[in-house]
Amino acid sequence: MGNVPELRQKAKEIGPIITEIVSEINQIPIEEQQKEIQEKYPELLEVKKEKPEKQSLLPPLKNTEGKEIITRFPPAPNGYPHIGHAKAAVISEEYAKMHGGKLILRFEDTNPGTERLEYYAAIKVGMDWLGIKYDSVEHVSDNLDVLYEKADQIIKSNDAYVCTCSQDNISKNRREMIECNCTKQSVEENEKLWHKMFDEKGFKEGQALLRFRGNMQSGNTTMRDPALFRINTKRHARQEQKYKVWPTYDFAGIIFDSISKVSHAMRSKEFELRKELHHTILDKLGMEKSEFIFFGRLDLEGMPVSKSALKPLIENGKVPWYDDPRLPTLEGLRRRGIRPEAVKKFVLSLGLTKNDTVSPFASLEAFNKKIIDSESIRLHMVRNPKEMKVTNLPSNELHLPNHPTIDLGKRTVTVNDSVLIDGDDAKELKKGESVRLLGIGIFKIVEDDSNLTAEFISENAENIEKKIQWVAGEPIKLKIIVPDQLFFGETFNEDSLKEIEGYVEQTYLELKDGDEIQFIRFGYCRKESTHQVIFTHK
RNA sequence: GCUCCUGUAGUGUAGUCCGGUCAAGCAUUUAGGCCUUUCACGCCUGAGACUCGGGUUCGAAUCCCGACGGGAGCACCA
Repeated sequence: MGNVPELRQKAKEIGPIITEIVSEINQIPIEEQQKEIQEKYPELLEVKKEKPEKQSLLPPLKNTEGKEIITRFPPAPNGYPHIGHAKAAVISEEYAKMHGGKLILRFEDTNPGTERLEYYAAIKVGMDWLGIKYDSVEHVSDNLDVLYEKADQIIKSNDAYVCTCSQDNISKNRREMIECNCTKQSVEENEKLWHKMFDEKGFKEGQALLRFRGNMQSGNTTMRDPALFRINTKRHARQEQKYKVWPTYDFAGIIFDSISKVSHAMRSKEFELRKELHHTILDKLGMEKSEFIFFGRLDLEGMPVSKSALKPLIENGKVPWYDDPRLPTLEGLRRRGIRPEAVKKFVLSLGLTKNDTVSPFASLEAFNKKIIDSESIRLHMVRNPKEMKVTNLPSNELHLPNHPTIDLGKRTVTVNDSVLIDGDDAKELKKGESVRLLGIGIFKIVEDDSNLTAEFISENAENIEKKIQWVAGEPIKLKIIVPDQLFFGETFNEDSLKEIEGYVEQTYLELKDGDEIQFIRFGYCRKESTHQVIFTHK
């Protein structure tokens, strides 16, 4: 009916007929059905060629005709980058790449006192780690003069005015949709007051504000004459005391988008209400508007992402620093052993939705596991080591593969009269039963408990259920840091960072710091130092 | 409170604009099996969803209305 619209008129009559025919056909055995189709309508059986693999997980961009696609990632350098930043950056980069366009890294650093040089640096480090290549870097604070010019323009056209009301008053008026007397000033008066904002001896911080003439009666609260510039005399991380009057996000962001010819601007959903405002301002200035695309917040279950959630944890000493492996900061993820490619795939798998997503860490883990599995050397590690004597060994020198299916080389291990096995495994071993010591062969337990002894039986055997790892020689004592969820619901998990003691074979020393390892039957870990690893995930 | 956004399996999404091929796809999770010198990876099979109530229509996940749930904004932060 989709194909033959005329039939829709008669849908009521056709319905029963179809039902009847279908049930008739279903009476016929499937083999005969196939045969008949084969004879009469062979084209139906042709397997349709798979559609070409989707280029990207992201929906196609709108309004791309005749434009160079330019996107931008605009962080405020007031904190360490986290997975939420990664989402914005990855999406912006992906769209630029899809269209052979450009990506701009723009620091929105217009709030002196909150920016710090280390944050600028950390954001760049984060981008590099993620492998996100930007074509240019902008600092809003380098270009305030352009914004001042635009301000002059908008004052001249009487679309902005200087307001000298108190903050409380402004806020109250906004709620009550009342205009203050400042709106009645003439353009000349506004210009004079505007200059007074810049004057050393003029207005002080908090005394005056350039406001956009929006609409105090608007249902959209962002339209109620928002601040465009304010005075901030705090020292700026890059500009120091050079400027006194600073633009707000509502002014700086969109003007930069416009000047830099950003074609598509992706921002998180909380800015959606400001679209009307931003379009109105650009219209008043006669400037080009970019396409806005909004997406929902990304949170990881039990891992605080927002600055306001993160900061108290650090300040109260609940978490030592921003690179803690329990945190969803890029540095935390890196230390934990999460790969940047996994972060990218994960972020793209979430799609461009306006839903707020709270993803379990396991989703990220799944992407990561697939990446690290083929690169991770397998090593034996035991906890609560228990000595087990081994007798009748065919050889004292063993060559163990570093990976079960991929050639990552072999390592040589020397075993003499005994090995160390995991304490938990030792408890399970009873006299008379067989066990496989991974990499050696099948052993029979001839003595259990305190005098645990195993005798080599054969290289191989069927149906040996127990397979255990072991360590020989002088193992390396290791501190294994195991991160867990920081919060369960609202409750801080006091036990979120456990430390386990483990003993690992000597080969560990040959690995580089940062290498990913899989301790057989334990999980993936990232080497931090000679005596410390961080548990990545199972 | 007002305004806006949003609601598909346990979780995350595709599909919604342009109603029929969606008895709903994918991934993760989970159950079972296979593979295996790991409880890894890989492979196979299964389980599991359109928030609710009305309406329009021959036909609604899709359109309309209402309810309910979640989020955001109401900053001289971004």
